[in-house]
Amino acid sequence: MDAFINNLSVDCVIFGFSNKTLNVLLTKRELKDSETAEVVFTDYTVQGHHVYKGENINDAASRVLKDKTGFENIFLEQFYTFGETDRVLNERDQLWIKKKYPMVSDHVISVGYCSLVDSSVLMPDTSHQDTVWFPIDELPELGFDHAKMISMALDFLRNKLRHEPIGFELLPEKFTLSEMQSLYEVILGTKIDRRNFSKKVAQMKFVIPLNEKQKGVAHRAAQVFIFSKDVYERTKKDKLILSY
Amino acid sequence: MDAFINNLSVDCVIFGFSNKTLNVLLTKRELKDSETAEVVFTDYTVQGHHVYKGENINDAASRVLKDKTGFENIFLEQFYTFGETDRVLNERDQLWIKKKYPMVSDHVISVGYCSLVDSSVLMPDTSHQDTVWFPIDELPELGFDHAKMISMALDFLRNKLRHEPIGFELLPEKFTLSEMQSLYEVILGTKIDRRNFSKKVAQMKFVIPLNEKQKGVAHRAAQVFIFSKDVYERTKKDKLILSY
DNA sequence: TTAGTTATGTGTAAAAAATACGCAATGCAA
DNA sequence: TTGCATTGCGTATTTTTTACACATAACTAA
Repeated sequence: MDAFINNLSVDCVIFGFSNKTLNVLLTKRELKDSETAEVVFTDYTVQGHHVYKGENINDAASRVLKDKTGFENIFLEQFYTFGETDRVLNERDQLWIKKKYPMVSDHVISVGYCSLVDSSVLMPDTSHQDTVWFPIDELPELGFDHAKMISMALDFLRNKLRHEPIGFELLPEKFTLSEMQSLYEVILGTKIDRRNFSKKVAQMKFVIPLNEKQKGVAHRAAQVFIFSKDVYERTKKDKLILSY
Repeated sequence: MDAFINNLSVDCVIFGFSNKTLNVLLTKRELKDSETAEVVFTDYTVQGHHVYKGENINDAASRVLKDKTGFENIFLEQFYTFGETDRVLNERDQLWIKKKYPMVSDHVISVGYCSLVDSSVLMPDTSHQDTVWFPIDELPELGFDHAKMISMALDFLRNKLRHEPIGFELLPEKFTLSEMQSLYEVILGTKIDRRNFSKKVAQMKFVIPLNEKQKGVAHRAAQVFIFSKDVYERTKKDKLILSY
């Protein structure tokens, strides 16, 4: 085992989207008594790991993402660094750390990352049975300061979506306007008029209609679109917005 | 001296505004040869310090701010964490560290903070003779990765200003519309029409006109305003913005 | 075959916001 | 008292946002 830095970790809040709900990928944390094998507690955490010596923190985040989901080169951005002195000091977290990671420091700084994947895609690596998608509004009990972490990641995502076309990482490669609209509604927490949304998207040059229709639905088939990051990069420009 | 964590520091990019220019507070770094006393190199860095054991990182940033400027309880926000493995490895930085801080790690993680002060106010603590304001577009040679750090802090500031009324931390308590407009222009990097800006500000309930005029100017005296954070907090509300 | 159901595609009108200017008023200075 | 620089107020035009109507396509069930 490589040596890791005992006071520095990365945590990835991984968002997914399927069936009109926004999900977070969590890992079960179950502490059993060494002697009786009785379950002391069960809760969940986001995907995290300590940073190895000589490892860039961004690389550490990529590593965690790959280990837990198999995905590489997808949306992954730092959103906040958590450095409260008491963030791993509550009872359960201490029990957990002392048993599983006795060498880590009592003051762990965690760099929080936000990642986006299409959660309708099965996870390539099925060895992680305790890794589960939870809808964002039905989260289980969470360890460490991860409830706050997820909440801040969601704020980050929401703000980002208002200004950059990042949501497409959460959609399948080919998607319909309705799917895109559902995603925007669930992230931004608003209802959007379907017809106005359609016009808005028509202005986005980087959302490209295909000569192809939706299949297997019990109603009129919708047109499918793809997102082009290239077109976005080429056409984006700044604007003066002062919105309060 | 308290023990500090040898691989963790905070860096504060402190912005000021005066005479229609945006400034950054930098500290001179001058390394002299131990024997000949000859100057090996001179450059500048932003305000930083290692985090002490048992210290919250946000508190460490407040401490740095207070030490270097005397200010407390002013705008101070985390904007990015720098964790490249090579960020303190260039020749000059290594010379500096080996001489001044031989105990620090070769892989230092720095949490970057952005702070805003009214730089027309003299610095209360005058013991820091090597601490100087530089206009943002006339920066000197910078140590570590601080050029990138300042650039990212400015981006952060620019984005933030588009959506939140943070600029007022950079203005005197009482200010005119022109001063406010200059500030917005210099941060956002755009020219704004004076009359339209005036109408925009009139909609901001938290920019409150006083029954008072500017004094000592060689032209028509302008009305003075104050910013009320309270009013802002009470009146702010979210909007759906999709601007690409 | 046909009526029913559901979601899609297109359009138009009104309201709100952003933009582009014109011009008079103020206060000091020459 | 005239000129200069800047402030304060106003209006017309364009662009963007918002609200809402109706016909169409594709499948399902009778």
